[in-house]
Amino acid sequence: MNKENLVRFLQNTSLVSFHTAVKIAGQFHEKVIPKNQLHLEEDKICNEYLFLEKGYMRAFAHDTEGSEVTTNFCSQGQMVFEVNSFFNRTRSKENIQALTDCEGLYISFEELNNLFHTLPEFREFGRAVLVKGYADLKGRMLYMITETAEERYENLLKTNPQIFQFAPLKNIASYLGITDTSLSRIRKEILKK
Amino acid sequence: MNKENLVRFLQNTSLVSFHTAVKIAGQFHEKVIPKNQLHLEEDKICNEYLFLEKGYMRAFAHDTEGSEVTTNFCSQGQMVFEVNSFFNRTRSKENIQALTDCEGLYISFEELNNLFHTLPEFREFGRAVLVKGYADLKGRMLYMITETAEERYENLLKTNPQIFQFAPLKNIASYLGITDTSLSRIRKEILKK
DNA sequence: GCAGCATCTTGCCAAATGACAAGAAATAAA
DNA sequence: TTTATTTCTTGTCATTTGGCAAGATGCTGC
Repeated sequence: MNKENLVRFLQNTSLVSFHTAVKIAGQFHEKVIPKNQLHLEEDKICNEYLFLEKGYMRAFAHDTEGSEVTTNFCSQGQMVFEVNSFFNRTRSKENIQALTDCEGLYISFEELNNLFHTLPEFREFGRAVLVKGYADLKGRMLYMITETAEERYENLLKTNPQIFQFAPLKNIASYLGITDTSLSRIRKEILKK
Repeated sequence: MNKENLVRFLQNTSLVSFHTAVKIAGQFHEKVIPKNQLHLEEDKICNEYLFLEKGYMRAFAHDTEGSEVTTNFCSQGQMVFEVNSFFNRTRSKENIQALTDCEGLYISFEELNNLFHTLPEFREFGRAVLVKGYADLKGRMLYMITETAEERYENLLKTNPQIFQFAPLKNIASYLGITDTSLSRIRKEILKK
């Protein structure tokens, strides 16, 4: 594995020049995460700003009764980290788990700050990552409020079909805010059409 | 109106020294927003990074059928702006409206970037604002998925009681992801206890 | 292969919520 | 004040969703 994909990803934001992208990528370390392994464990401080090069992951938290709720799915070509824990150095309330064998490139909080300090272009990139994460979440929130479970399901199927190959339906159900039973019924209804 | 509150707010983050806080606040412009007026209008580019000094506001979007959905309530002492529109210079999908007569202090995107460029402490502050916004939204999303409408209502009542003085119940209902009819019934149920 | 476990579906019933419409109450406007 | 408008509540009924339990299917490890 080399760092071409990360360089390309940095460049594609139009915020980082090729030269700088190479310099940034040079600071990242390789990491392999086998299927089912936790990349980030609840109650620990997230210290890896990870570019997911290959594979799929999910983030999940526990609700007040202790059951798992999948809060996010991560696909290859995305930055994967727990924003709050990473930047505020607080214990994560979430776990991040590999749904498939994964490969990625990461830097620590300290390394990221050094890069932020010396490379304004990387700062811009970092901001863009945060803003995109925020915008995605906001879009999902609006969707959650205004659309039915069936519409949310069909939308996910359309926008993120790969996930259905790798994540069990109960993960997808909790991500959509319903039980696996309801999801099963919704799938049945859709088949009828 | 002077800028004491903003200086205090900047300092309270523990990211900005008093001296720098004064320097930063000096760049902000005063703004008054009468009750019901839009501070940000849909389809325009948000260009005001606003510290809300007095009053209460709400953000709202339109769903696919065109009905209003309240996406956020803003209280005095918070930064108020539409993250995606402001940082990406894109048309806002949201409106921000004064629920009461409001007073605030703002800078433009260009002014903010100049400050970011010259004052690392303000960059840290800016990052913290983004991270907090993200964390809040994530908490609400989890709450939305795992708690019942009644629990969400009672939680809002506990954590943000002032809003009930200023926002009509239909705004609160859509914020909670239910209809005003359902909210009315939930309130009735709670009275019985 | 076989046992054991997780996943997915289905049936039954209760509870929560929505859609629609009408009426009461509060607020704003004339 | 009177009128008009918005807000809030209530009633009726249909739909969605959940809780629970049982069965079917599929995967994993021995």
